[in-house]
Amino acid sequence: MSALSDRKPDPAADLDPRVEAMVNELIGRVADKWTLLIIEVLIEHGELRFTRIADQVPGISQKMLTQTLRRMERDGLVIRTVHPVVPPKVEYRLTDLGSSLAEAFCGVWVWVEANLHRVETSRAAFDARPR
Amino acid sequence: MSALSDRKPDPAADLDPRVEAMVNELIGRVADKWTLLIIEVLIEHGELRFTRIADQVPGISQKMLTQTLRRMERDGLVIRTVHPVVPPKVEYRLTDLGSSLAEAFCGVWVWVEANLHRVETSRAAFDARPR
DNA sequence: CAGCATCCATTCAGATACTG
DNA sequence: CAGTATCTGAATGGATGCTG
Repeated sequence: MSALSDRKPDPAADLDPRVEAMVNELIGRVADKWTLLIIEVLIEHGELRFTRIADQVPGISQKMLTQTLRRMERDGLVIRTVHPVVPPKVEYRLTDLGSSLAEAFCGVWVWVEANLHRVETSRAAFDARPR
Repeated sequence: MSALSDRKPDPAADLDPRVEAMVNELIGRVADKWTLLIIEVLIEHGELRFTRIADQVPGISQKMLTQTLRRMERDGLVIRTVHPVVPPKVEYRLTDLGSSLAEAFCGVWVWVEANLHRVETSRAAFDARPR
């Protein structure tokens, strides 16, 4: 992304560009398919171990689960608790930060549920018309 | 994603799986880096033509701009108006649906601005600790 | 001006195999 | 059980050239 280094006035810069960059990065991360699904199941079940989460999130691969959980941990969205027993037992739960994020996302969730029909209609209309 | 066809009871299915799939798809779409930035500039400027949008969105390539605008049009988020003049003039503006989506997303935006600091701190702590 | 087509590098994600 | 490591095919996105 070479243009990022351009030093234009950036008319849209009504807020700190660093903030904006972070916002976009975070939104991209949070809106990630798996992250969202994981947040969902953690809200519902409170605390879950690795394999349980895998069960609850249908299509996820073990790789993506690990990866996503690590990122979420790094971002402070989940707490990872390792119980020093054998076989290993690791549990995950949302932090307050994670919960608050889920709440913030609620608006989008509601919007989608409310407008899903409209979007589908729009798509059908778009696809139907001659191109 | 083979597991999608699994017919497990899906304990997380407290809502219509079709809705959930759509929610995830839409959120993924909406949270797309470029879509978000484009919504932003359209909110700010009302109606813009192709090249203007390109100017306002620093790093975007012409390909991504076209692609993103098409998807947004298909989803009913923007209206595309072609003025039959030469040289061509095409203008884009948000639909009511698009505006309402932006509003819904506002919560996430606010969350990120409010918690950006926490996330950064968390990351720093995570990265700093011995592995 | 707006946008399509093409090529190419990079990234992503799934499958598979192995380990403390 | 909860990972890590590796390979590979698919998807993404940028750069470039062309056109109504």
